[in-house]
Amino acid sequence: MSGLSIGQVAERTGLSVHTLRFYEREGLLAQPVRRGAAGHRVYDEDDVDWLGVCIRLRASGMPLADIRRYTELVRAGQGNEVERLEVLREHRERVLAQRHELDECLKLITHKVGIYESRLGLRGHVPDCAPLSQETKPG
Amino acid sequence: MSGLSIGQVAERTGLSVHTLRFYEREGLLAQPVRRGAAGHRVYDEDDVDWLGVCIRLRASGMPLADIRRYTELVRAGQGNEVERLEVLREHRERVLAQRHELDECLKLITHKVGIYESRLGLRGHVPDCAPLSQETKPG
DNA sequence: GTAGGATCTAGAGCGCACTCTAAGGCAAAC
DNA sequence: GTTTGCCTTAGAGTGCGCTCTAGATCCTAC
Repeated sequence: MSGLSIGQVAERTGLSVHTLRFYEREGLLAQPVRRGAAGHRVYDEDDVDWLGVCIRLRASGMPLADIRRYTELVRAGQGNEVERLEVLREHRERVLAQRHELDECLKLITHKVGIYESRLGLRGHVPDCAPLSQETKPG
Repeated sequence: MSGLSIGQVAERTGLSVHTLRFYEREGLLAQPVRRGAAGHRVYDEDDVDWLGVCIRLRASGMPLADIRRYTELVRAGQGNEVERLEVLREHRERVLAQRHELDECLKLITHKVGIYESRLGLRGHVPDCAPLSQETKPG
């Protein structure tokens, strides 16, 4: 038996107790949380694992509504694997697109960092061919 | 001369005219926008370029407040390259962390997609060693 | 017995980034 | 001359994801 209080789950997951209750209200838990004496929530390891998945999906930009939808499919049991796949694949596409965006941004930043480092003499030389950027013009 | 109306800039950047005015109010423009007849905004290519930078920074999760700060440094002219570098490097760290998160999420999704494809017989075989995931348990 | 600390519920509040509304100005087309 | 369409302003509204408050209950320690 591994009954965890909401406080313990908060500590383990990094979510606040407020957020844990909020996620539950929002239907993000795969199973209804057990209740112990005095009506206190009692979580088990499966709950923590599932929350870990939710956290990862959130961190990658999946809206709560989509996580809820996925959770509902899981809760409904076998027979809807096609829909689950659809949700996952859609999200994967979005994550890949997001990653591409980040890479483009990294290129831009690296370019600008290079310009400033050159200007500050932090690098060996100031390349004559450095493209003229917005920042080179006084405001 | 290349005077662009707010509508044209909206079309080019993909931002709405509302958002363009909003960004201006928020101090995200490197130069004050010129005004033409009847007080209409007149943008030039530099403005569009700068907006492109802002869009990229936003897309990678930089808050408007940070973009404003960076814009203010640029607007102030030469002499604050160190601060600009600091802003950029800080953001780069955040982008890298974000990319790492996305990669972790991709791992998770790929793993789950594999499980479902196997279950659906979309792949050659169902591996016996497939880890038991939350979803394998009925709700 | 009482103080402290964790928990409970229902519901209000907040921060961010837009997004839209209302009321009006100007200019070209019909 | 009036309709159409793009522009202006100030300010209100929206959606999301939390985050917090109030007031109550319960358990443990002193």
